[in-house]
Amino acid sequence: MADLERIISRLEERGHRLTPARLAILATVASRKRYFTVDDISRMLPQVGRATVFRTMKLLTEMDVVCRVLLEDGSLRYQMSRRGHHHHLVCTRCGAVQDFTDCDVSSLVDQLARQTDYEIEGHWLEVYGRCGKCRAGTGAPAEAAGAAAP
Amino acid sequence: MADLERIISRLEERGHRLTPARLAILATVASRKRYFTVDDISRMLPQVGRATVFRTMKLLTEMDVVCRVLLEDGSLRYQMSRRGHHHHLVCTRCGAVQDFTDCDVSSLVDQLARQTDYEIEGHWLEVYGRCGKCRAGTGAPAEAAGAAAP
DNA sequence: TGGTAGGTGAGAGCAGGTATCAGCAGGGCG
DNA sequence: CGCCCTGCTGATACCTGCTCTCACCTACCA
Repeated sequence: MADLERIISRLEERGHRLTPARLAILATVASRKRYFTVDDISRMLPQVGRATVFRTMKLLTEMDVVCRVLLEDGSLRYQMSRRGHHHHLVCTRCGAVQDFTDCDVSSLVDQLARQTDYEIEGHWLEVYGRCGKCRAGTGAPAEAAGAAAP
Repeated sequence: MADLERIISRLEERGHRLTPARLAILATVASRKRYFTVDDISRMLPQVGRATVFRTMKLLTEMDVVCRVLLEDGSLRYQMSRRGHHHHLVCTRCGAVQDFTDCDVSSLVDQLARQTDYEIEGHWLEVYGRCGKCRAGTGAPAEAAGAAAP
């Protein structure tokens, strides 16, 4: 995957070392189709310490390589990220996540700023629903994808 | 506070008992001006068990008496709730929370539904910024309010 | 090739939350 | 009045997600 190479060179640019643990975590993360927990990765890589997975996920989150997905119950998951600010549309049945950026949040934020005299610095928006496949009954349940909600 | 009495009668209507522990938790929660953790309440009521505070907070959350506030780092806090669906505008400096309902999220959601063939079921929106007082330098820091972020 | 800063795994520890369990209390019933 | 049933309680163990510490290792550069 060319994406992987791009990420690796960004790691190098930032002065991070390319260790076997990091490469294994990167490859595993990149292979996941849906959101996942640190524990999912850790279980798939028993030779890598749990702390290392957490450290690497933190690093990748800072680099915008992965992003955090907030589920409806308030728990957090991870998934490969498109770069830059975006939001998630999460299927509550199969766990598929669709990113979106072209949204009206900024106009909403402007409106809020005018109404409240807050200086808006950021926001968090996640949208939940059922994807087309799941509505048609052909979507894989979250369990089968290994990305189950708790 | 008349609010407290209304909540108490709603508890009774639902067949819940009015125990000293519940009344103490309710009074403490109602007295908080900003968001708080379960631990804050637990420390203010050492005579009430931690598990009881968690149980009562869960009950109050289900009853829409309190709601959960998502902080920028993904951690959850609680605060007294206005009833019904609403969002939070959180001051990142002093922890003040302003509710808002009159937002354009529904039009955004409609737009998303059209674009993606998801059937939208819900969403989570939190907005972060600095309130007027904090920008003017007169806002109380979160610490002083006993509602500090970690 | 060797030195070293950065990375590692193991394991302890912490925060937030749930499960379990024996005991208490208050309301209904005989 | 006394009994029982049910809901509630505090204590405590446990769980999950995550961070910290520490001694050891190693990728990378001179």
